[in-house]
Amino acid sequence: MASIKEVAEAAGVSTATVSRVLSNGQHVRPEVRRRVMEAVEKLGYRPNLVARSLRSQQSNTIGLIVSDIRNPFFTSISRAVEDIAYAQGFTVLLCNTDEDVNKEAIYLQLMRDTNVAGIIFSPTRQTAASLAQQRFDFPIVMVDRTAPDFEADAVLLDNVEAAYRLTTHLINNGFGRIGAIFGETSLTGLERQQGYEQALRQHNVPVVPEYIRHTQPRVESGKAAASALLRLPQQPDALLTSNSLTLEGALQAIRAAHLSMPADIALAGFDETPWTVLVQPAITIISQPTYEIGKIAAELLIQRIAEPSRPPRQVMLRGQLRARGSSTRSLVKREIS
Amino acid sequence: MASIKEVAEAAGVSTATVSRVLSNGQHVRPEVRRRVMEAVEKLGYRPNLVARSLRSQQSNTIGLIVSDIRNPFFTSISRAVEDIAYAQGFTVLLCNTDEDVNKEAIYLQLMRDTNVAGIIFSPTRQTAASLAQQRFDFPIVMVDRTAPDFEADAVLLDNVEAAYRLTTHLINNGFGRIGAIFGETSLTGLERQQGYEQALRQHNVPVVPEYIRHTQPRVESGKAAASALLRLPQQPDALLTSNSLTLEGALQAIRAAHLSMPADIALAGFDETPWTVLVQPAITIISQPTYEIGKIAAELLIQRIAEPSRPPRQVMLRGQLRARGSSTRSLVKREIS
DNA sequence: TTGTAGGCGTTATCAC
DNA sequence: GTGATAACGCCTACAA
Repeated sequence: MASIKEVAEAAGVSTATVSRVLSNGQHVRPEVRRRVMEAVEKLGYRPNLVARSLRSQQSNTIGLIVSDIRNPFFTSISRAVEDIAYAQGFTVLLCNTDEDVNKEAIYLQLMRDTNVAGIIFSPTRQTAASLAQQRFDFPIVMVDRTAPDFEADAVLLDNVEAAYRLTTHLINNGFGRIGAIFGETSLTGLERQQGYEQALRQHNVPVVPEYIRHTQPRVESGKAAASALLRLPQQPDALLTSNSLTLEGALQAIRAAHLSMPADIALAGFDETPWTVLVQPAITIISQPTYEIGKIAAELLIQRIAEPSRPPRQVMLRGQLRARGSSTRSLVKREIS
Repeated sequence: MASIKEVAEAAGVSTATVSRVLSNGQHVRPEVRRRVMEAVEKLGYRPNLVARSLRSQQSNTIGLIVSDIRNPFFTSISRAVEDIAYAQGFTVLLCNTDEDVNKEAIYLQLMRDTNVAGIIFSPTRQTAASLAQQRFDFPIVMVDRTAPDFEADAVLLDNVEAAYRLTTHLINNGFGRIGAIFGETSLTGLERQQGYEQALRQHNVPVVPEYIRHTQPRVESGKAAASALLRLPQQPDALLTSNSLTLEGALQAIRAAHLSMPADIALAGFDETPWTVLVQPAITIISQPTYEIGKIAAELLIQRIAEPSRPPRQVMLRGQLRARGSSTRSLVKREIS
């Protein structure tokens, strides 16, 4: 790889002039500029971004720290972040934490060690709690989850409202014993539990602690939790889960128990995935604008990089209730008749 | 962020000594080592990786260039790559190309500009064809797709064999008019088409050009292609697709046409996804060990980084046929009776 | 308008 | 065993 020095020699100028031609382009004689450009062309010169980063103390790399890229919610966000990053000349460092506090810490350190321009982060509750005490020399945009006392840009869903709406939908469709599975490590899970409980109270449906489970956001965990709920002496007549992975597990559990939806058991959850409308009956969910969330997060971050002192913005989005056969008795009747 | 210089001052030694303590650890008096470590601790010193990379002309970053992280095949590979990378102290740069030759070129340039340790790449046929002419100062591991005349490590599926087996399975189940949808930009699609045609010929089933479609690996493209096939005067009695995105689109098209599987039309494709076993009937597929593919690719790359001159290895894996209700008439009969 | 020179933070070579 | 010092490639005051 040719360096700026070699270009300078080839063009018979100093490295400063080459640099000027390539950056500002100001204050250079056309003739000299031409010579430089020719040399650049001939040598196939490209500025070394590592050297540039060392010199400028910044970079065009965005860190994206999520719990698991295989969670469709984060898959979609990642794609959006990468799209925006690419369009703006940034690059994306992908980090999976598995909801593991230790990995989160290691990756945050890595970000410090590499001059990242900023990060997009979806932390566990535990790490979120300590964020306010830490110092960062780069901006952080929170996605999906906030951190207490930590002033930062954020893109969030109104989780309490969404879960309230989803639960109310189940109640309105005649379901009263609603088993629920929430993520145990994220604030999101907690907020959705709040919305769930609010809805129950509001409609005078008893809150049964046994019906509430907390798990990792994984298919097997969801299946295990759902199976346990289905084995309860007083079996729930509906299942609600707080993400698409546990929803998938819950559906597997329902199938394994040979129960029919929604006659034996209703099912509802969060996040649109390919299969929610391909299975029969289709599954009721709260859909989140995942691509939009990632897009906004990346835009907020890039704006903040450009203008570090602007006031933090929190973008709060609403989920869309997609009522479908898995939880709507009337629809099923219609299908049968 | 404290620099090595500040640590040196605090410990009353030179930067060279600090560097020695932190890297080799050789040839340093215990007493001095202790002082240095104390200073490191006290100042919270962490080596700046950008400076290190500039100096050493290498880095711990692996580039991962795929067409779309949302394709479950690549999602899983990405996760595996990141896992291995993390375990070995590497970091992953995520790049989506959308099968766009231009984006591929830009990302390859970026890799050159940033001292990456190596890349894992799944190129379009067009870019693959030009790979042999290019010079790279970092190793490349190919996943899913090879490049002609380009000697490199690779992790591949025996696509011809897999498609042959899948097609034969359809033929053996009594399907003779098999519409097929292949990826148009990848070698993979081409190879699977070969296997498909071989199977037809072998079993004296006519190869009907109209039944063969080429599309982008996207849901909508798959749906459109499948819809077109279903509108043919001589409607196919089976649909075969070459990836999970087009498979999803094909299923949508079948549903939209109110056809029943497999009575009206059979369906089969590639890649295990959550929904293939959740829909009814379950979908017949060739399953690829996606996580394994990513894992092996990352391992090959890291080994090559450590030993640049080792002979290239090509790992060829076989797909597993998962025969299910969408293509097996006997199974369906059993279900009905 | 152009060149010189210093420094970003490391590591490695060479003296001592 | 330890310390100067010189790069790695780039950018940017400052001088000319």
